[in-house]
Formats: sequence, structure tokens, C-alpha cells
Amino acid sequence: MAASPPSSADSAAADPALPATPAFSPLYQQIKGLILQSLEAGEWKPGEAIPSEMDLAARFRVSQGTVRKAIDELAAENLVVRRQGKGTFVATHAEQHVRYRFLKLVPDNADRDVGPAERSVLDCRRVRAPAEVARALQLRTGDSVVQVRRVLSFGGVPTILEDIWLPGNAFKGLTAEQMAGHQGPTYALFELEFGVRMVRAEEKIRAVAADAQQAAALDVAAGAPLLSVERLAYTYNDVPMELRRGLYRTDAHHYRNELS
Amino acid sequence: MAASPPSSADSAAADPALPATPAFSPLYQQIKGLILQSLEAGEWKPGEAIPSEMDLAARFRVSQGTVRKAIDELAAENLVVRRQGKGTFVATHAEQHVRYRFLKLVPDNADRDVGPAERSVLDCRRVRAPAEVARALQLRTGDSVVQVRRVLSFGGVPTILEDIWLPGNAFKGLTAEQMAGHQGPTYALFELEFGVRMVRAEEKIRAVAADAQQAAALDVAAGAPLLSVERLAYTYNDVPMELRRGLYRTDAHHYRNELS
DNA sequence: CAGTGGTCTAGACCACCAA
DNA sequence: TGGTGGTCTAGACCACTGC
Repeated sequence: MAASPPSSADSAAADPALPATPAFSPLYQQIKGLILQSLEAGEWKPGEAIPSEMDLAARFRVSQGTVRKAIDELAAENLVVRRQGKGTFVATHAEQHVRYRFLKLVPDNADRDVGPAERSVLDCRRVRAPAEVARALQLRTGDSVVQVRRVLSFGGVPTILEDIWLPGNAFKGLTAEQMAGHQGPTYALFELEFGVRMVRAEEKIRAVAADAQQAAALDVAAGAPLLSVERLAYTYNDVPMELRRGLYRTDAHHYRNELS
Repeated sequence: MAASPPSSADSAAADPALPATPAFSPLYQQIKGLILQSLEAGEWKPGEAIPSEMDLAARFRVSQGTVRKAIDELAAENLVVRRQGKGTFVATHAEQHVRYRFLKLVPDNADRDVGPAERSVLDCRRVRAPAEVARALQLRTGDSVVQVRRVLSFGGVPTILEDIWLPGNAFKGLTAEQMAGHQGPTYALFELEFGVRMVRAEEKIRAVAADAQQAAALDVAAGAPLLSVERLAYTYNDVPMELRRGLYRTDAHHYRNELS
């Protein structure tokens, strides 16, 4: 990274294999990309501090303000967390504060968080990926995936029936015991045990009627309306790493969303 | 706005009724508040340009960078839109680009937007606010509200059955003809005809079974699962201005959400 | 007290747009 | 060509944390 102004130069020397970026890219975006690479490569682990803004500025030969703007964007994407007076830290799903970031189901009363759920793992095994799962996870049909089925209960009431599919390669050795016994969010387990950090996700939500099996698992009548939440979760670089289909009871909870 | 540094001063003179802000507030936040006031007061109408950063900097006796950071936050909240080389504009629901910002229902195929719907207004009249509606809109039970019931269809298929409640005071004279005949999003009509800009909203989503009347309106079987979307939409200053309960068919569409 | 992130400034230059 | 937003820098000072 040169200290030169962001002009069209940059493809000068120092990096022969670079295809001469055609579109103009601000310096701070390039810095952001470099920090992102270090994040992906695991140079700093979740929960750890990254170097100070001054250090990074020196490392990349750039002013502190430029590093700052890069980190601002990373913080806006929840990849890092700033803490005044302490430093900037790699975000983790294991934090006390933002736990269950991706679970938007909240009790109808008590606008506050849903608290830890009781987990009951019904099934956990390696299977060959069905076509739909393979497509979502960008695998080949028949590739090995880990499938987990579980029920989450709140206050003893079974509320979520979930199927989870994970790429077999990245999640070798995942057991039902792990899925049932760990502390905190499941994504914290994935970080700690498999080094996979879920960074963002897309959800498709529908209303469906419970079939007999689903109804039994959730202790509702067959045909009862359930919220179907299909989630595709991504790591860095928009690589999909988890497909999840949840069926939510919404008789005492609701899915909360903010629009702006 | 003084040019003095953001120290504890500010409660000096010039505003005797001010309760001496205890917590430290950065200058750019104060500038943001002032711009917000002008936005609320209608000093610049939706779609118009606000003054340039240099002009605002001169007006508030602050550097351009400080104004910039204030506008950055307003842009992040979708209250204004920046356009390089042209200026900064007051956001509007009538824009071509971000139309239907608050409608998250998309066809199962065609990841792109849902296109304009056919509107069919079933009812539009003034009523006394039921307790639940009054509470949500921060009115007194029995206050006048406008209630609208309508069906939105896509490609001839009735897909959304909606009840909308609006404060009677702000929406005097709203007619079924207006609700049915206008161009673009309904929130654009509200901006243009009533000067009410919806800025953000909260939604509570559940799965419910269609009753006989709802089923008839949406051309589904009684008991069919529907997505219930209860939206409370706010203007500036977190003032609630619309309560809306929609029932969505999700047999060919889904509610799409992004998590990060 | 030193180190970190957070704010503010002033000035230079770049990219985009319209007249 | 002039105006607008966008980027980058350098330096000063403030607020918060922990030793």
C-alpha cells in the first residue's frame, strides 16, 4: 500500500500480478479490504483487539483518518466493535451484549430479549446434500453435509423446530452433544470449535400449516399456522455456510423487525 | 450555534429554558439536531435539495467536516439522500429508485421488486379509535381516526389484505378515491397531500389462520395460514402516525429480511 | 499517567454534474 | 467552468480506560 494520493496510479510497481483496478476505489476502501483479509485469515481472533488506529495507519502508510473511515465501515457491518479508551475488537457471537443477534423472535410481552432457550437435539448426522441444500450452500448434490434437527423451548414451551444444514468439510466432527451442551448462541460454538464466523444472513419468511410430525414436536394441533423462517447465513466474502429452516410458534411470541 | 469547542458550555445564555444538557453531546450531533428541526419544520420539502455543506457550515459557524458528519448520519437513517456533484436531497417515498421501501414482500421467483400493485379500497371512513389503536397512536380512546381497508393484488392475484388506521387530525379529508387513484406508494400520497413523512417503522410478524371473511377477500380457503404483519410507522421525533395490520398470502411470495 | 478511540478543524485535491 | 459531494492529510484537543 503506497502513501501516494488515490490517483489512478497504484498499478505502477510493487504488485505485478495486480490487474490494474479499472474502477476508482478510494484508499479507505482498499484499507478496509486489507483489514478484512487479516480478519478472514484469523490474524486476530474473535474477541481480541485489533491494532490501534495509529498502528494500522503506520502499517499501511496512511493517515489515521483514512484507517478510521475503513474501521467505521467494518463497525457498521458488525465485523468489529469499537470501545472508546480500550480499542477495537473482532466481533463475536459470544458477547454478553449482542447475544442472539440473528434471532428476531421476542415474547409478546416483555419487549426485551428472549433469554437463553432450552435446547433439545432430536437428530444430528452426516447426510448427502439434497439438491436444494446443495444449491444454497454452493456444493454439489450428494456432497456431505451435517444435518441437525432440534427444538428450542422457552419456559418449557416448545417454540422453535429447526433443521440446520452445514457443509461437511468445515464442520467435521460436530456432535449432538456439542449442539446440546454448549453455552450461549450456537454461532458462538461454531466460532470456537470450527473457526466459522457467521457475518450476515438472509431470511425468507412464510406462513405455513403444521403437518402431523411438526405439530407433535411443537405441541400444537395439526394444521396450526406456523412461521417458516428459511435462513441462509454467510461467512466472509459472501460464502454461504449454513442453511436453516425454522418453524416458529407465534401464539406467544412474534418476529420483530425494524424498517428504516 | 456557537463556534466554540464542544466543551460543557452551551447552557451559557441564548436559551434560558434549556435544562443544561448533562451528558456530553458532540458538535456534529447538535448540528444534526438543527438540520432535523429544519427538516421537520418543512424548511425544505421532500425531493428538494438542502443547502450545500459549505452553506450549512457557514450558517452554523462550523467546519465543513462537522456538517458532513451530521449529514452522514442523516443519510444513514434515510432521511436525506446524497448525490455526488448535485447536492443533498430530502428523501421521499415518491422516488423511482427506493420505491416501496417498507414493503418486504417479494415474489418467490424474480428476486427483484414486486412492482406496482393493483389497489382495491374496500372501506375508508372516520371511526372512534378502539383502545388498542389509540394506545399505539398515542391518542385517547374514542378520538377520531381514519380507517382504511384495502386489498392489494399482484398480477390479478389478491395477496395483501390491509387495515390502516391514521390519526384523524392529520389526515382530515382522506377519501377512498385518493387511496385508490394515486400514483406510486401510499406513503408518497401522505407526503404530498398531508405533509406527513413516514421515517421508520416497526413490524410484528406472526402466522395466523384466515377466518371466513379474510379467506374470501384473499381467495384462499378458510383456515389457510397467512402472515400477519402489524406495522407501526413513525414520523420525525418518534411520533407514531400510522398503524397497519396486513395479512399476506405467502404461497407465491415471501417476506424477505436481511440480518447483519 | 499513557494509550485508545472520538471530535474538530483547515486546506488540498478528486470525481461528478450541469450549464 | 464552477459548484457539489467525496477523499485524504496533519495536527490539535477531548473523553474514556486502566495501570
